[in-house]
Amino acid sequence: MKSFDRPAKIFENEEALRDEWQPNELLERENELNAYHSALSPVIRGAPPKNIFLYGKTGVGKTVATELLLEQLESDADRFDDLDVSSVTLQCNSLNSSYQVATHLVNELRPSDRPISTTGYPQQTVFNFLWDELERIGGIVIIVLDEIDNIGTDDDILYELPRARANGYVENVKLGVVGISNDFEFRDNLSPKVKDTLCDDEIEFSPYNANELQTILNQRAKFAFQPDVLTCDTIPLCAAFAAQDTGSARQAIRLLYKAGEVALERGDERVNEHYVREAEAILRRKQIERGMRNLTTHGHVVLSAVTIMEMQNNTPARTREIYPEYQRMAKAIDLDPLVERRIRDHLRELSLCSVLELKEHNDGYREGSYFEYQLNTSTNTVINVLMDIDRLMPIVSPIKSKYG
DNA sequence: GATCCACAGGAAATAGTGGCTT
DNA sequence: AAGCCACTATTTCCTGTGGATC
Repeated sequence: MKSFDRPAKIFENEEALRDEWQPNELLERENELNAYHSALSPVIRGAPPKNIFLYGKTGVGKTVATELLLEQLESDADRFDDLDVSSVTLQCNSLNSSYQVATHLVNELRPSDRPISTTGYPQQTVFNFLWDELERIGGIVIIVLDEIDNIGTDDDILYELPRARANGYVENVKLGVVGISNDFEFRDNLSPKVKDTLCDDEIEFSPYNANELQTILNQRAKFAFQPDVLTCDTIPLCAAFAAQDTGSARQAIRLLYKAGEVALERGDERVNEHYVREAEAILRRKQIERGMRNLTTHGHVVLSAVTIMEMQNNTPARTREIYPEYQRMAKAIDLDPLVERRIRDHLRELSLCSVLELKEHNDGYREGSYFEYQLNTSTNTVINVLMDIDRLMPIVSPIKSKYG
């Protein structure tokens, strides 16, 4: 067993690079913070809060801005006896209906020893639970729905919440909704009645550019690294990678963190640009591997089919070429093959999580546009991941022994 | 120029699962 | 246990597209 050594000192306080680290100020977002601040300010006067809609990609400061401002607001409100302000935040990450948002909100508000089940009740019952809980809290309650775009077009909850008081469902509580969305189009797809009520104030968070990312990274690096550990091109390169890809501060910070770890592993005392490039490749591969592991069985079989076609140099391949290969493999492991339409969806999902690379063609022979798929990583990486899945053994191990 | 082909993907229907109330 | 309720994954049916074909 390798011992836990303590070689070169690189990190001073690496916690500052973790996702859960909460900075006590938000850099490069003055305009957004000002707008947000004034949208919340009616609350301190005891007025019903406005409904606020934030949108922008992940990692551009929406959630941090909300945490900082609400913390400030609640502590400022404490100074006034006639003000009773509280807030609830719900991550709507994997909640794709109003019903689920409602049940999870109820559970967020209830004492944790008597949660309700997230299925089984009629929708109206769940809403009634929700009104009861909110009424119990009273005062002004700000409800933050993070990543609310996951609920798609089922937006009942966004209609009911802002109107609960007007409709007489609650009396003693004033509700404000803060909706946070990663998806710019989400707002357009809301039903008109929701758009009216929910979108009093809209604040857009744009992606960070490379300069802004550098400012942010510099500030984190001051806490995180020993002095003079970073070479002068390290932070600019991290910033450039992240700015090019998503403009996300989270991505930039993860990259910097990883680069530090790679340097540490090599026993180097400085973090230079080579480690950044290496870290970038590692993170990209990790993301793809994660995508591959989180598939359903059918997804795995589709991936296996593309893999074997790639090894036979038959890629890029289109759906109709992949489908027979998929059918053959599914039967080989005693799985009822799905219809072709469904395979289209699976292939689409695989390219969305960057496991497959997709090429669009508009120059088709006797047809309109169509797609071709191929692997986005080396066949070895894919096979290694697929080998870990027991069910796939009968189809993957022959591939491995034949070509590996 | 109308019609056809083969594809992508939307929409609605269906199957199967599991929790709820009565 | 019966009758609801909602969810996920899937199937079935259908529309739109853009070049090829007649």
